[in-house]
Amino acid sequence: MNSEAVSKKIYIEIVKKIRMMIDEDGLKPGDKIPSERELSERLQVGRSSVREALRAIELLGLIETRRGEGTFLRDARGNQMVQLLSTFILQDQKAVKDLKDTIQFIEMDCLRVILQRNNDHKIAHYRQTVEVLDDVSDDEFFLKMMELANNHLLYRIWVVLNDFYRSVDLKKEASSKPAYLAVLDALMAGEEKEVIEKYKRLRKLL
Amino acid sequence: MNSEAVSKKIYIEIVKKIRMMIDEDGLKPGDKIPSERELSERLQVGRSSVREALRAIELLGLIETRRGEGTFLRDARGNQMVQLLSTFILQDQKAVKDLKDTIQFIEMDCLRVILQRNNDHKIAHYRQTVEVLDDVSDDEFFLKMMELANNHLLYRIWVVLNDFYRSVDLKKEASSKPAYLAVLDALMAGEEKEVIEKYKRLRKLL
DNA sequence: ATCCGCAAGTGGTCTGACCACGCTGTATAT
DNA sequence: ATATACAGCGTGGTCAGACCACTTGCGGAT
Repeated sequence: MNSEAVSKKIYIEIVKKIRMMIDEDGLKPGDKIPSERELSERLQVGRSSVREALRAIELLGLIETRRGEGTFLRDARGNQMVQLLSTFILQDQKAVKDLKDTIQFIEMDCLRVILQRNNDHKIAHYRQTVEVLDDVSDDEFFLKMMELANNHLLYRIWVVLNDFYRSVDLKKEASSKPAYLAVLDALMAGEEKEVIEKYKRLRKLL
Repeated sequence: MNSEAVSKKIYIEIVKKIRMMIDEDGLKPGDKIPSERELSERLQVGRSSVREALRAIELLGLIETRRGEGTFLRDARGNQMVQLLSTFILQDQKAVKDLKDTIQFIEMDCLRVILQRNNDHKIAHYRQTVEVLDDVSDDEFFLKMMELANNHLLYRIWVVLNDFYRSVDLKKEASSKPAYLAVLDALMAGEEKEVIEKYKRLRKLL
């Protein structure tokens, strides 16, 4: 009933139509979508209804609007969503601990997935890259791990949680290069137990 | 720059003020928030700007508005958000597999957390509850596991992903009661390896 | 070639009007 | 005393129109 009521709202219909339009036109992040006035005309709805729809998906981080320029598609990396959700959800200190724990679980899951992927050559290749670095960026390291895992959803969850972690302005400790290399070596050895142990050492959980 | 521009938008400021208002008034899910016209007056902004803000957080699933009745706070279970995000993010069949895999990872993580909690008595208590059931609801079972884990973020991620899974209308297989009981027994035994093995049998991954 | 002004198109905010719905209180009928 | 109907009020929903601020592109002047 309630969800039916919501789905009957014009702004929801507009969001759906915008979505279809993006699909049909094959728009990619960075591309411009039709202007408010054009959407209003095309969809035969009021401009303020169009604006309501656009505001909604802008807050989701799906588009961005720039005065005088237009409305652009963006990666579905909801930094605004993260910020706003944080104020509703993250309301106590315990949640910060949960956040940290959860990020670590996602990271360990990611490593387990990599083990299943059997792509030693890619890991080895990345190891060479890491070896010549002076410092290893923790974010870049795990971004690469997410890529190697090839599970888009884990990647997305990790990005959202990580951005969130950043937004509550908690400084994440960087670890030493040998610790990152140890994780990569364990991945290539293929032993899950070893991988998790090295990860825990990286995160100083042991 | 872009995020600065966004944060300067009136509707974003309105969202923030609504958030603060909810906090200060101690509003809970189900409670009514001030009407559009009242918010417009109180915040000294146009009603359409208020509506833009409300539309945005309604789409996030944080509030719901009912014509003739008002605007109500709801659990931050973004079913609409899930639906809409799905059309932007879940665009291929591989993602469905990722979704399933990720839910399973979250569930295993949850079980690992429970192992750390050392609450055998609660597990035992729940086991008694399960034993007298004819059928075990998979959702209820894992909802209970999430509760026992006491990690609100894992719980939230699981709920969102699970709702999402449901929304793409994939039927999740229910398992037999002995399988659920086996997981609970392994939890009480305290052996992580055993727990994960039983879980995998439950999910028919072995 | 460069600079500047202007026009056009964009988004941002607002006011006001009107409609549809739901709730509540009151009047009326039984 | 009770049930029903209706009016009023407050709510959300949609829209038109006005006006402002910003960006970009183009044409003309230097």
